[in-house]
Amino acid sequence: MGKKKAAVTLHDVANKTGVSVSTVSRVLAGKEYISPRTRQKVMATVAEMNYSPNAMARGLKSGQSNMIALVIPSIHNLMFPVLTRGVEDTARKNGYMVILCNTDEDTDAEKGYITKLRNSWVDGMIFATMLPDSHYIRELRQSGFPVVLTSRAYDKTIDAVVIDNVSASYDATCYLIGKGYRRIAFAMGPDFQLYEDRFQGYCNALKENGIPFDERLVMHETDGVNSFAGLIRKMIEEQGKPDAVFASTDNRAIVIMRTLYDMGFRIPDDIAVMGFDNVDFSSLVEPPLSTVSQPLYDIGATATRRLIHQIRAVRNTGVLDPPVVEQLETHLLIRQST
Amino acid sequence: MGKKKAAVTLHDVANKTGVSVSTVSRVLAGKEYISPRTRQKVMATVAEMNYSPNAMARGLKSGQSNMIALVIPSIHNLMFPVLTRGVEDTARKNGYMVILCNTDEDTDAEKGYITKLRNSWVDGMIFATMLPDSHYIRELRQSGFPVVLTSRAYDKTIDAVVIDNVSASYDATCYLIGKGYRRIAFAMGPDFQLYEDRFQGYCNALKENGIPFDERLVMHETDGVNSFAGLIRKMIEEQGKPDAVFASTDNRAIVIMRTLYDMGFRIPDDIAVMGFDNVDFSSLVEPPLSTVSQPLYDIGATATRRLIHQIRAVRNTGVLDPPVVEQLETHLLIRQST
DNA sequence: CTGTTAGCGCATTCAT
DNA sequence: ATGAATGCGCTAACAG
Repeated sequence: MGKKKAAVTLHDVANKTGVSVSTVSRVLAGKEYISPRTRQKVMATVAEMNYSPNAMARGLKSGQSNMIALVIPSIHNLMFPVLTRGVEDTARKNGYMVILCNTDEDTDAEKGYITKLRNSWVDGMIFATMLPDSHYIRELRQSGFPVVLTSRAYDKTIDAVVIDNVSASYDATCYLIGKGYRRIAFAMGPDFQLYEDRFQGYCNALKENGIPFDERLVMHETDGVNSFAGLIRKMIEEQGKPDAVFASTDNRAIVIMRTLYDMGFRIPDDIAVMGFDNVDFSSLVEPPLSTVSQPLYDIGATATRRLIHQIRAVRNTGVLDPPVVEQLETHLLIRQST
Repeated sequence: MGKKKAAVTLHDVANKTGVSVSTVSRVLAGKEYISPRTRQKVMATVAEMNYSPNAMARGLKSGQSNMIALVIPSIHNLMFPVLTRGVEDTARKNGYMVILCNTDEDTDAEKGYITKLRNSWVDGMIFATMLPDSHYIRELRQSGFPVVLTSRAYDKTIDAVVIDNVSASYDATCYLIGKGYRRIAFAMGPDFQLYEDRFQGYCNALKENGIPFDERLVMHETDGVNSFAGLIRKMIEEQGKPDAVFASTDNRAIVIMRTLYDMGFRIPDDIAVMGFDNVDFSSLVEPPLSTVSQPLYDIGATATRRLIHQIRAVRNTGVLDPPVVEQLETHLLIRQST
């Protein structure tokens, strides 16, 4: 069989310069106690031979890869491109690269990534998935591996960056009620804590304002976001039109808006619509969507900073710092759909 | 200083089982000539100790990392989440992981990734950026490193997966003309070949249909997508309204649609709008956007397959296969904005 | 200031 | 069928 063209190594550079490998290594590491002349000569050959260090050898030696993994449901979901930029920008600024892992919210896929990556491809992992409690993630953390969660906080035993879904959702619902809407439908997501919380906030607001909760006004996603096209249609046919719809994500809100539009309703005149997330596109739809703005980029950036902090803690002290759950602020963004 | 908790190594497993490291290595590699009993014992300790191989040691030894890099302008641009899934799914199916690199179309950033990654973090790279000819990428390829381009083909000396922008754009413009639109504005992008091609197709269609080209009907992006809000406004104030607008990307089309809407125009009754790309959201805006559909997922998947093919070629024969430029089909997707 | 050496964890060749 | 020994490319400890 053939073999790959051998890359130039430290050894080659040393030979050519007429010094030892360790000298070259020192020069490259910017160590002191190197004579200017030697340094200069080495730098010259390095440039001449176009040498660049073998990262895997370096990693094997140092036990660090300077890579982190970002585990998300799917980059296809509009929440994540923004969060991902927050992660990547922060990582790069600190000398880390990021490996992207799409799980489609599949527990086995998540587990697969963990077992594959923990053993030294990556120095730490960020989980932005919404899966319920995962044994593997706890175990990772317990074994001293840096892990940061977003979108879920477990029980504060793991570092996390979150928002207060219950109160954000409560505020949004109160706003709708304040505008005079009474029959407020809710578009529920799959069975994740995240959506339970948003639903809870909605219920709390209803109760505090003396509005009876009506189970028939909550739509449960059956088969992906698009199922809401059918759900809202069915609800209106059976229950009559609601005054407003509060969707647990912008994606759901937008699908609902389109359907409402197709059915001939005007927004917000006939029915108001409120979203959650403030995904990029929410300002571009017609009418621009009122929503709960979540600092997606910042969540990514904060999670990454925390992760890198923990990576350094492990390197320096041998153990992880105690976990911290950081809560970031959301705010109600009123545009024209309410 | 402290030290990281040592991971369990082949050595540990060997010791505990009472065999040599090479035996353990063989068992794990599924080699033959191992007594069933030994195999069994080894497997037991592996499971018991929760051993997993150190990827960097393995990589150092084998010269392969089983990672590839995907270089894109920004995951934030709606073209790329879909393309990225195509890449990631295909990569994973073949045992590769992907490192995501956002360059914001900055040549230095691109160069930085190249120098950092080529030396053995990744086995190959996909460039989905639109930057003009890059010396570094050619050099990569020439040095025998697997590279695949999308969105640009250079001169067929590098593997690429592309679409025919000129003719796709030509077809779209002809469609508009066929519908009776005469004053067709064009929303031009930055100075990349890609947009030149789309512009060329637009010009060709005009000429073939005997419609004089009017420079004042082409808008040039000044400062990001949002600049088209001002540009379309200004154009209409100065030149009167066009019959239709053909935007070089969906993003631009959508910003323009919003502005038109705000100005009180109805789409497509007053002004038709045509996009390019068929980004996810184009079906969700109001009215759903007519556009040139580009097989984004497939572009990513095809590029990845080709890249992996080349990686294997290098491993087996020592050299890259001759470059292939694959052209994928686009089609006109007529929705309600025209 | 610089060279020699050992060893990171693994796969593999050579013995046995 | 299995063990011992070597080396992938690099860094760091130890000698000068």
